[in-house]
Amino acid sequence: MGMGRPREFDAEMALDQAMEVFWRHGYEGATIAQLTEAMGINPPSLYACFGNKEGLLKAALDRYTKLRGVWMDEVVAAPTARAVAERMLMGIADKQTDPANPPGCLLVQGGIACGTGSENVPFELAARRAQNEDQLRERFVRAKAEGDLKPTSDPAALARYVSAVSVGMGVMASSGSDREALRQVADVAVQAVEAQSAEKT
Amino acid sequence: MGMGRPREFDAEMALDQAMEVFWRHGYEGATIAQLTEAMGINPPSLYACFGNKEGLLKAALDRYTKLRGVWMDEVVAAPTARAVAERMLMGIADKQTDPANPPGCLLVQGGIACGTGSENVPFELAARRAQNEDQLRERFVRAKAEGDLKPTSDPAALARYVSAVSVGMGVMASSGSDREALRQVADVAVQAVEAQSAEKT
DNA sequence: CCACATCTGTAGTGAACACTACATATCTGG
DNA sequence: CCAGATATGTAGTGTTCACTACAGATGTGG
Repeated sequence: MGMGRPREFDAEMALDQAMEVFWRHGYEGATIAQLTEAMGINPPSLYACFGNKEGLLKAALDRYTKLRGVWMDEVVAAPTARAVAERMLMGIADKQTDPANPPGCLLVQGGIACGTGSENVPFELAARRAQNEDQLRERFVRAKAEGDLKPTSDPAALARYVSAVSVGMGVMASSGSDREALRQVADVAVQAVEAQSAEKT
Repeated sequence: MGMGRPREFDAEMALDQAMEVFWRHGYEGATIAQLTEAMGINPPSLYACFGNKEGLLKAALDRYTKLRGVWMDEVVAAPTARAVAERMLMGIADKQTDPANPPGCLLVQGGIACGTGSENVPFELAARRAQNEDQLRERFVRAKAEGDLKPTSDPAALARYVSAVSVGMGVMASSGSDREALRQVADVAVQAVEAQSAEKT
């Protein structure tokens, strides 16, 4: 029994192109025609490889969060809660205005509200954003245990806050705010984390 | 010459229903069938009154921002920059989790990314969000002039920051965060504004 | 070289979409 | 009561959508 004709395209490179289309137009705004053209394949190849449009989105999200996860590891490796917040928010200011990518964040652009039949998409995106928030929360829990954050501070609230600011910056970026504007937001936002930090001794 | 048959529905009540559909499903996710059913009218009445789907959205946005404008006036009437931020963000925490409305903010849920033919929608929403930001900035400029904010503070950056947090909270609300979670975010966020406030004398 | 398995390109499928033609109904002004 | 004007309900219009049937191409194992 043979193994069949081999695939003629690179799945990861195709995913990168699909990711950009979803990023720019959102899940519902992206059409199969746009996706296949960007990926350089025909619809049957797409469906054979990813199942359907939502499967392609999930694969693109997997790839996105995998790349992003590497960076998040660097973020939480910062020495203090304040440094974590600064590294995260300043990094986001830069990443979300990087001309190499569409503006904003795929986890927001992908779809905040969707129509009937795609109700699952916003949940999917929210779940991935929640993963980042969890990682931040764990880091802030540690910061509190280490005495880096005040004993009265709430690590979960801080993580939610940083996550919320990140999302807000993503929307700003996608609607035309430039890097400098985002950095100013990040700069102000970090001060709230600083206010929760223990005094320097 | 006669004046023609009078309209049988109330345009504002119909708009309220349309607003809720856009709010819940976004511009692209909302269908004319859903809109007409919610509004209690048939498609020809919709098109005669609002032109097309995008015209209906703009009319709904006008109504939304008009209602919201009343509240924003109360927000900027708070005595200090810190109080403005607190009233705004705490109010948003409550409004965006009010079960009387869909969760989140129409200016975000309406559409952050859209497909070909609706590229104008995200711009339209961004422009309305910018109006709020302008109002905040003017208020913070005044706060700085009054010595309420530090001489080193940047009112424009502060306004952008509060606006960004508001948007982030809207996304959180639409993805299931409850009122308490949003209030915690607001509470942390206010501390950044406080850090820019002059010392109490 | 053959049986089999998988991929690829062409060319569609039915369904859902935004939008509208048209006949009818209901008003005002004369 | 009639003419003109505008609204309404029915029943569609063409287009675009996600998705697929099918035939041919290209590989592997025997």
